[in-house]
Amino acid sequence: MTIKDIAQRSGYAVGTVSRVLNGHPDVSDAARAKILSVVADTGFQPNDNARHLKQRGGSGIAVIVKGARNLLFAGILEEMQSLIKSAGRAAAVYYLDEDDDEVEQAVRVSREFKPLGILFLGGNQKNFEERFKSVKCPCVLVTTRADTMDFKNLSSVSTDDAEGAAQAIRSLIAAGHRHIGVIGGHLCTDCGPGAANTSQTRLFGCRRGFMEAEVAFDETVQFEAARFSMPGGYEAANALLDRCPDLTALFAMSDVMAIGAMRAIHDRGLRVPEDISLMGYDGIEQAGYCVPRLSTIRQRAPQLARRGVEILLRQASGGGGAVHEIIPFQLVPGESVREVK
Amino acid sequence: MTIKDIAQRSGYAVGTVSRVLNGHPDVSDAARAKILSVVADTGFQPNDNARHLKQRGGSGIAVIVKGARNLLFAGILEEMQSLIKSAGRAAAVYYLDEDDDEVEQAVRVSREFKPLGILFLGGNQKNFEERFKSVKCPCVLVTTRADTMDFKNLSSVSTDDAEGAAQAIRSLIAAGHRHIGVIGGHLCTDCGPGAANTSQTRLFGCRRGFMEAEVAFDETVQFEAARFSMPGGYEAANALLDRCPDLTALFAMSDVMAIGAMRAIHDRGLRVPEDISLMGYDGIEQAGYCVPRLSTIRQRAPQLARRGVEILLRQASGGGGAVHEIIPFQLVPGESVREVK
DNA sequence: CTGAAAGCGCTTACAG
DNA sequence: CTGAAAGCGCTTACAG
Repeated sequence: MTIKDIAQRSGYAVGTVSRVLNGHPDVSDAARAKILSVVADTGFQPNDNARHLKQRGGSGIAVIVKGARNLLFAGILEEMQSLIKSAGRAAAVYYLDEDDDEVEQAVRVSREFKPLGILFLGGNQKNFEERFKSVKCPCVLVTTRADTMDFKNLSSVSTDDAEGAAQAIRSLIAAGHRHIGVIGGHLCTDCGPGAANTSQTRLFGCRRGFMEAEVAFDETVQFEAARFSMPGGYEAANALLDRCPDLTALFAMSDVMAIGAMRAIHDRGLRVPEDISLMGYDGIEQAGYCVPRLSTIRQRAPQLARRGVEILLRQASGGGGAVHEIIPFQLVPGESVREVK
Repeated sequence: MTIKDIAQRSGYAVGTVSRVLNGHPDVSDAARAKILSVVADTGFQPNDNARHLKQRGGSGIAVIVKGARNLLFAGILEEMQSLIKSAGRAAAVYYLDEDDDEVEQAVRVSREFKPLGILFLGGNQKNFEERFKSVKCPCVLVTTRADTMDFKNLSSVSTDDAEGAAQAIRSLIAAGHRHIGVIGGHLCTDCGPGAANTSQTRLFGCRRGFMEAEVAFDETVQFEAARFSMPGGYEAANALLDRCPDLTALFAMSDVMAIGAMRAIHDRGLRVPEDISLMGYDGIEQAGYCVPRLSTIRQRAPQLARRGVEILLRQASGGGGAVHEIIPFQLVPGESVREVK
């Protein structure tokens, strides 16, 4: 079943069928009605390969998600999909592994899907710097800043990660903690100072929090790098607690790591928060279902999604240069932090 | 940059370039070397739209995943991807919403991606019955049985859901529980007896467990339907506990629901397992990180993945009719069930 | 408003 | 082993 069959059965030419299918205005009502009825009868669906092969500017929005298991991204994506839909556009979602190159994917997608614009959920500055110049459609990087890169078609919507981490540390210090361990992602050692990754930015914020309060923070022993996963958090917490038995609080740079850390603390015969206080980052749904409920720095998924889509849509309809927005985070108190002394 | 450019720069015709790109054997070493070097120099990537438009039988494996947030599927998928890769094949993953039609997607995918075969992670019998006849390549449905449908190109690898649920109930009864609540998915009311969905099958198993042990189970009050999510489990647990204050144990048909239930129990001022014992289903990673660790019926993701891929690959190389395998589940004792009296 | 035709970038018989 | 050519199923100027 192809467009040719529809043409035959409806008595119109393939060109006219194509126009109807794509909602072009210059078609008579009679033709439209007839063709649409044949399409409905046959259940015809156009072949997207053929469509994209020839089509110049598409009308869909591509969303490139770095990490299918990233729960923060899953929450943002859900919002985005409904927003894109209610804007009358189609969304095509591409999931990548965390260490795949999202910009390479974007190049491929712009060539083959020809989207109106691309939303990135997560991204690595280095990839953008190396390859982004060949993608020409408007793009928005969500959850990661892009203001230092200065591409005119790359906007960003993100949270102030440094300040979020600083707040996490401040809140633990305000609760009386003086010996705090930090669990983060692996740092990107070969990046220049501008091309910091998320973990580095948050670690930078931690330092600021400690320094302002004049609380000691010896990174070589109080910081542990791990993967952004439950096992990662589990092992990192154990390493920190082995190394520094006097810690009374842990800050994990993601809720998922914090959940792993929580289990590690219990497995050592300690309790959260009675013995060790714990603070996460992200504010995923799951944080609210932990026992005890996890205190965390929430990135506001709905706002990140909404502004991301709005900015992209505006740029796509010719709306000026790149913009870089910061969405305020939210410190969500749970049950995992205890006031000491 | 197209195949034409590569032809020009290499001095060969486009047909030859195409043959090299697709690994056909009937090409001289000289031609292959020259063309490959030009491809490497230019970083050329063929356009998949054009490729799939013309290609007859593709060589990739499509995986259709029902529910991007389903953690059991995420685990199975990861395994599958590495198995497919090490079999020298490319995997194309398509994520669907839980209530999207996976068979409609399969029809589209076979038309446009032309895979060697399709793996389904999750699926609804009704969809298969209505539309599967138009997909012609070998397929394997994973985690759901397909033996009652009798398509010659549809195999299945699954867990005995009825028996798994029965075991969950038996183990709670063996621990001394006599008043047990069950949290399941919504039942498919308009399905025939053959076209049972997962929740119905597991509920059937629950009944068997109760009946064998001659323990009362009044479904109208001891069963509560919910979405397969943490909030779903949370609300269902509250409803059950409101209705039947004498319950001493809860069985949730998924770990995610069980985690929601765990939080609900705590919010009522009760403890797991001291006041209420809790049993989940699936055996996702997360179950092992709960506090207390969740007792659960584990579906063996690695085996489901491995057999699914093996069967598909065998069928794809002409290996006989459909097969239907059952992978044994595993009762994983955690810390969420207590022996009573 | 509609049709006939070119062409998107590939693959694949068909010759040689 | 290689080339020239047809064609996959659409979209899109170009005429009319």
